[in-house]
Amino acid sequence: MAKATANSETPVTSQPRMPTDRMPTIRDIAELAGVATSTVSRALSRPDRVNPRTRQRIEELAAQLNYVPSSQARGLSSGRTNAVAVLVPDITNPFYFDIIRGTQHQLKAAGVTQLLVDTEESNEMELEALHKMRRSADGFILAASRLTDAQLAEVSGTQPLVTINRASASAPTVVIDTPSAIIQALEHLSSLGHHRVCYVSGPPTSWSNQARWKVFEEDSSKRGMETHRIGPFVPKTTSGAAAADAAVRTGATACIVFNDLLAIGMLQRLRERGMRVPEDMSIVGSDDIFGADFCNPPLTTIASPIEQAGRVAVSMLLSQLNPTPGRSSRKLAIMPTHLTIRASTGPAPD
Amino acid sequence: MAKATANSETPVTSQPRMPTDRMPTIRDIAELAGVATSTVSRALSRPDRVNPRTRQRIEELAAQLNYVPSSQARGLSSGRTNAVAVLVPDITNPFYFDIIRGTQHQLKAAGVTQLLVDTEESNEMELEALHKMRRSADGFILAASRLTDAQLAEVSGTQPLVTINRASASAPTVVIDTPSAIIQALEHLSSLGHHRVCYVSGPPTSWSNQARWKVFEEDSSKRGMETHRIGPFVPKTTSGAAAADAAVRTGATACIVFNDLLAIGMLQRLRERGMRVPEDMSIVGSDDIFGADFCNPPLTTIASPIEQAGRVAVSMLLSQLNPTPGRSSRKLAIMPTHLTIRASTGPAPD
DNA sequence: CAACTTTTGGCAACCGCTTGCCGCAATGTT
DNA sequence: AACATTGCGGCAAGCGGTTGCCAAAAGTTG
Repeated sequence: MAKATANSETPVTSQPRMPTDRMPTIRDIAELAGVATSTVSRALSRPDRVNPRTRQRIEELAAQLNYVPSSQARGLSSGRTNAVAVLVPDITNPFYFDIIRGTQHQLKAAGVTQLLVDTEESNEMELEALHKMRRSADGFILAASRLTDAQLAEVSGTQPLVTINRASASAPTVVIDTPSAIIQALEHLSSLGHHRVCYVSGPPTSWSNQARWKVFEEDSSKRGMETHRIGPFVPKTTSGAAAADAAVRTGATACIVFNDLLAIGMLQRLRERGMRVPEDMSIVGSDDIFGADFCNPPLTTIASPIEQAGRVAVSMLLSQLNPTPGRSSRKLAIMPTHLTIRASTGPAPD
Repeated sequence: MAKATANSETPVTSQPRMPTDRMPTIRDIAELAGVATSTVSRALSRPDRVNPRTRQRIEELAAQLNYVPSSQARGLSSGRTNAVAVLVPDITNPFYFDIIRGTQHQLKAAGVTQLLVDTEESNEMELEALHKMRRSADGFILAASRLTDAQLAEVSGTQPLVTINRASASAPTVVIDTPSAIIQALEHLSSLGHHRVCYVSGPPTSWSNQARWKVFEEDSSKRGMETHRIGPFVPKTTSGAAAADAAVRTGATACIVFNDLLAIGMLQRLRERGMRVPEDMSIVGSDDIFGADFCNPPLTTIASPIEQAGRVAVSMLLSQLNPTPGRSSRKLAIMPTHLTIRASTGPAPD
């Protein structure tokens, strides 16, 4: 004769409850609902493959159990991770923060997880991340990639990716059209009477740095201006001092600077040296980052829709990942820019 | 009799090569090495469980095939994801940039993936993220959580988490000790002859806002100062205008502001209104974010080791996830702060 | 009412890796 | 020489889902 009770037994309650220690799985739901796990799976992901009544029952149960599918398990069988990695050269730089903000926003909207990676301006780290994360991300967004053309081509052959501010024949790209705005900036300086201008360059490996210089050189000489170039400088405020000193030395009366960070650093140094901006020297930055409007003096800069660039990059990547049969996805997006004039530019001295 | 050849067959080559279309798995390596998959698995993750020679062979093969383990599969069987989610209320805010930078840094060092989530200052979004990501993260870092005490307690019962700038009895916490620095700031203002001071408050749901106000009120009245409080304001530069106007109206000669963002906004507005800082009004910010040193005038502020707070939070979380038998992990870290005096504070008017 | 089509749900084989358990061989112990 | 240890590697059962294939059930049609 069996003992009537055992403490380990719990009477069946009307409200189904899972063991609190373990996360509910598809199987728990299946048992409770009296169906197979496959049915639960389908009810949850391909709703029309299952009878509305069964489905509802399953959905209720799932909600009751607080069920959350394991993205790991799901990824394992489906082969997708539902995550996108965003690689930036310097997480410290406000410019990239705007990019991150943009990608984050758009990825979230698409229900995709963002994996953020700081490659520390290093070609090697970038490659390594690209390699190591192959399995954990469905695609990559490379902001201002430091990869060589060959590397980029190779990688983009293997895995979906889109670049930001790095033209490439092999991968879809979104570029911020700062170069064209440089013409506007030169026009602006020219109209203020400047004849000696200087380009303050950033990282030599930066594609956009090269692009900007090229346009600068062409257009300034076309205008008959005396053209200088200094650098390269690390694009941080701390390099601004060296840049400012070098700029002064060229005798130029106006500078167009690789980015706002550097420009702001220059502003500080120039003030220290007792030079007035814009009376003695005009400064044009680039990117219109956070801070460009409240530094002293507020910075005239080439305003870029940075955040939007991030969003567009995500769209391009996603449409590459889930191709719509008819439409082929876009390969290039050019984000327009414009000159935002603040107080750091003024008439040329004397 | 079997056909002698079939096109699908490839002669065995001396150099092992995998089908280019599929990612190499542990199984491919096992086959090539003539061992069982379990051996490969062990060779790669528990090196001393396997003969050095076998291990080396496997490692070479792995390198040759460019093998990268699938974190998904690994997580599925091990039950861990090797990822940590970092929840911030506003990815736009430089303060959180610094936190993110800190966590990112430390997580990367530990080989853990960072999942970044913007909860948009919303209690609900925060809860939802916490819920949805239960399965995809091993732990959570909540920066300036907007959760109620009850919610926080409940969540922290279920999953490992550490909060930043949000005291909690239930979860490990790292707080930045801005409140105590408020005393320094008041001392500073007092020594400059200010008698009428105003606290410009931030989000009412922010724990640190409450903490700051409490100290401000106590200490300023202890000093016999006339104490004002305005707000709450959304902690963005754009709210600075309203804050500045309200502050002027109180008749206070100095403000301590919830954060630098708001303070910078106030600086701008005061200038617009023709008020001089610090001659007519002194401003003390909080956090020493990017930009506090180059705004106009440079902001006196309560400097916080924000990035370090992020790093410490990660350490605390990780030691919670991989507990060292002997040592119990720390439950509270208080980050010291200090007053950084720049140009936005000066002697009280007349 | 039989023959046929469409739903609906179950079975079972994965996805790639981990791990408890076991067996075999080599080494160490009396 | 017989026996106990230890080191190394294999077997196989998962982890939590997805999905192709099939069969039962339900709905259609002449």
